[in-house]
Amino acid sequence: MTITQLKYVLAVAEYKNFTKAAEKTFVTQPTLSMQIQKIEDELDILIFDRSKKPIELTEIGTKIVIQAKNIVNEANRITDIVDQEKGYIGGEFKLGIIPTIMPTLLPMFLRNFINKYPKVKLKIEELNTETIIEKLEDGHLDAAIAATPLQNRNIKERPLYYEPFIAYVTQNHRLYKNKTLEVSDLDLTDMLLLEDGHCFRDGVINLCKATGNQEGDHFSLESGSFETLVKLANEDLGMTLLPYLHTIDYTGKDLDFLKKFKEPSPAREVSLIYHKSELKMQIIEALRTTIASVVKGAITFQNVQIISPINK
Amino acid sequence: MTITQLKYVLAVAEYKNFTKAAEKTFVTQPTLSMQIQKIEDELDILIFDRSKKPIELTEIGTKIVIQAKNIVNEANRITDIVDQEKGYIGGEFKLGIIPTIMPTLLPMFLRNFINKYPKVKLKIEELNTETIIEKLEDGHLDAAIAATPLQNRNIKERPLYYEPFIAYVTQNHRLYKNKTLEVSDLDLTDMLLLEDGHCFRDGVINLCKATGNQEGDHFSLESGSFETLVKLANEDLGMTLLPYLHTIDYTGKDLDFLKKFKEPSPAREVSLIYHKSELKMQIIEALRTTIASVVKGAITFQNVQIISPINK
DNA sequence: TACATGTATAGTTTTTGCCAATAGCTTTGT
DNA sequence: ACAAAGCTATTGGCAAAAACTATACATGTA
Repeated sequence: MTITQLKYVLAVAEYKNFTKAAEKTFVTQPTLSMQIQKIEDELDILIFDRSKKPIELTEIGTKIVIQAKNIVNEANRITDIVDQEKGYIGGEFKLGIIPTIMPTLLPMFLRNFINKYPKVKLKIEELNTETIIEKLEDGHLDAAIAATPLQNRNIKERPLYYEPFIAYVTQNHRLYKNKTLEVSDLDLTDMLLLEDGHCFRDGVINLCKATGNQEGDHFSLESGSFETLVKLANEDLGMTLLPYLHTIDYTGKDLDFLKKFKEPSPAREVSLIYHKSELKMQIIEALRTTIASVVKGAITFQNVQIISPINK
Repeated sequence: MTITQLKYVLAVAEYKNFTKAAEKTFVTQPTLSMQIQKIEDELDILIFDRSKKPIELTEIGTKIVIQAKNIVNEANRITDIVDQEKGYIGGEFKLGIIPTIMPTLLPMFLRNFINKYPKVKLKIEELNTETIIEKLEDGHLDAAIAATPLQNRNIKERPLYYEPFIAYVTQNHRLYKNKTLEVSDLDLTDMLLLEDGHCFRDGVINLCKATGNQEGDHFSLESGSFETLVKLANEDLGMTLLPYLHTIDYTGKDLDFLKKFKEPSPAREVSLIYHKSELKMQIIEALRTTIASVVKGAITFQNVQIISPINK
């Protein structure tokens, strides 16, 4: 049994198709067929049920794939250890970021990071939390930035900062006169929300629910960007909540529409998350310190109340 | 990088000698030299410092060996998973047993076990706790039976039974008149002890110390077997404590010399212990159930107080 | 200096991993 | 129903790699 064979098994298990798996592993399909037959012979079992279309894992094959992932992960970590020892920070690194963090945080640290670690080939993808978790679990992402806590035992979290929720309330709204808001002022029925799939939406819903303001059949205009929500609010279609970093560029009269919450302000915890196997840990650590240093200047809130991003 | 290469690295790391490692891995020494050079080239580091005699691990080599052990262990577990799935219980299995448990427990379950699992080639070694821990950690033992808790985070424990301490007190001893004993009656100064290295000795010392009876410079006749201790006690050189199973064959007037403790009786916890990697778990489980079933008839004590076997 | 001990290198054989070509088996579409 | 398409298995050949034997080289020791 070789590590290569295990990688082939993982590829076939992933694509459920020898031909595609062969492409992805840069060998020909017969090679895969033979090598997988070989490991099946050696273990004297069938890993794949080839009678089904597409191919399925046998019962024992499922267990073997889980273990094979362990082995391949542990094996990959050898180069990791060597890199770390050599102080080498480089190679391809796939980072996922959720949409509500991407536009504000990425510009803050990206230039900084690529200057400091020019050998790291960063591949950044905008993905929602759900997809990020999947891709972290199957190794298609090395790390991600998302709202936490996620309570997923395969994923480790290193908090980067706590980002308060800021309300955007226009002149004609009942809350406009308030200097600061309390969570209990919120009402889900006049709250403009991001569309489904954004964890920030779930956070806002959790926040409102927590105060007992259950939604009625509130009108449901939902959008994919804060920009739209703000414009809708300007049309007096309701109020909305923004993450703090989305508000720091506001100037002039718009500033009057921004309302902070009384401390402890509701906030989302933004973390660097990664698989528990801790592969490429030295790059993850480099990312974390870079982000932490640029964020320290922008975010100084301490006394906050963390709102769960999970849609319960 | 292949699993085979990693195994070679582990062999050389263990024997600090290419020639011996080659024998143990059933290849020739040049094969080892070349394969190890190859993995060193691939990682672009030196794992071994060949200038030292005997060979030493480099700093990074040490880390690589640790990781290599992980990988090889995880890889070995593949066959384990397959065996378990097939319901196959067999192969070589190395079991360590401490001297004070060996003679009483082994006869109780051995015949039973080899009848039930004829395909398991049991290799049993009598070893003290310290050696057992070392050998479990480096994989030279698959499991062992010893007194617990050991508080070693690499080793898992499955308690088998709780074996009370029984006092052996002859006619002329101050405690002979007592029907049952209390721990506070004990005095380390007239206690006959096993020689150093036996954890039962440490257990007895812990027990006596717990009651505040500190030892003076008690006379130090120490032996390697309970048989000697009993004979010394018969010569009025002191009393001794025996594990319960060592007393069940006593008959006649000797029975008068055996004194139980008041409940909760001090006892040792006897466990099946194994490495946390849980290799060969199905055989370990087979052993555990076999032993548990034969022991249930002999040991029925519930209300006991567990004495630590660790020499603090 | 000669010998013992241990690792590296050279040259050769054997094994194995891979590819191209193609056979064989289902599924799909007309 | 039959051809085409989509997949996997098999075959035969080649090149790389891993093993072996023999021997060179390095280092410490009598």
